Amino acid sequence: MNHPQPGCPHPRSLFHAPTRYALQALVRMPGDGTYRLARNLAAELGLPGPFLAKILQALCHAGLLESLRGPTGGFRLTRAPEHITLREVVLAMEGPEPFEDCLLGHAAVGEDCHCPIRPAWDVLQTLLTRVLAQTSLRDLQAAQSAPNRPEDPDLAVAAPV
Amino acid sequence: MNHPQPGCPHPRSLFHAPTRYALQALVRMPGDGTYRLARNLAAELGLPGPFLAKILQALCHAGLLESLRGPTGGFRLTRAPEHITLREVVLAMEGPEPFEDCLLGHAAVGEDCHCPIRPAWDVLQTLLTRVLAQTSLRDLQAAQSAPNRPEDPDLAVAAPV
DNA sequence: TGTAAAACAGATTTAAATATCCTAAAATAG
DNA sequence: CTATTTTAGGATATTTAAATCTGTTTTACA
Repeated sequence: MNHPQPGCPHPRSLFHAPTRYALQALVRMPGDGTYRLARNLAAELGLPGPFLAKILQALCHAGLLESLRGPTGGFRLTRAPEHITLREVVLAMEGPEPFEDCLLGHAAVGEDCHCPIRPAWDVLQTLLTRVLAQTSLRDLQAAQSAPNRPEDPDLAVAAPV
Repeated sequence: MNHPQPGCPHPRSLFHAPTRYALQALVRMPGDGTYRLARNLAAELGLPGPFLAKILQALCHAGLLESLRGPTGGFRLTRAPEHITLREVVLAMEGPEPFEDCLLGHAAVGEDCHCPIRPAWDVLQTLLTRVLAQTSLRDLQAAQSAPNRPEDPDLAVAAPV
């Protein structure tokens, strides 16, 4: 048996569930000025409708979506998908501090800890942030149609294990 | 307001709470053959005693600790701290798949997804795993006494932002 | 022996994340 | 202007992780 009594069943995602849903929803938003229905989108994603609606609302408040009520209404992007980065989406959903400063829980956010993996963690956070900032919704959309994997040159340097 | 209605308050740690507690506890285990009390250790960490006891039990099952009951009893390391890596601890507490394969939730564990940040995420996972495998409990202990930060040469390559 | 101190193991409780429901407000179409 | 369709937003329910509690077993020592 590998799992201890106190919890720890599933592998943990780096982001909260609503953040992942937000990304999946935004990728499927029309690029033209058309409005899309929350209910419609929820069905495609296999998500509970009213729950997705909440997330779309949050994205409206963050300025990434705009909404229209009534018939012919729905949600649409405020900008073209190539001008919305994953970083913006994550910031909107997770807040300005997406992850803990110390992997081991040594220090609160903003504080300083001195464990030896701290500098490595800082570097990883920086790399991840950069990748998120360099990837747009358009890139995600393109990847869905053509399943190729363009390797990131920045990261290729460190790749050989 | 940045936080959406459906959840998302705190910055999320990459590991579950019990995993972080396990690391904090192991670092404070005596290196000689002495047994240490769970209650005692819990007090030092500011953790609920019986909860920490569960975690120590799990570490016993994983073979990282051994226990002795009765008076003069407690817990001790099965190996010298320089021969226990953080990776072993994380595997023991989180299971063989510490994090999701796809950051955006596109694919289940083991499956394949094609989003453009996938290769970057794979690289980051590899780097993190390597750092955890290269860092021992002894390193953590040393860092606590002498708060210096020896930069990891592997990661320094990718550092300049 | 018998008593006290400790880990052990299961059940239970609390809190947080996730998901659902329900009524109101806005916009369109007839 | 009324009925219908949609988002808005608060309240509530469900699920999962985190923490606590209760009693049992083992060990040392008097």
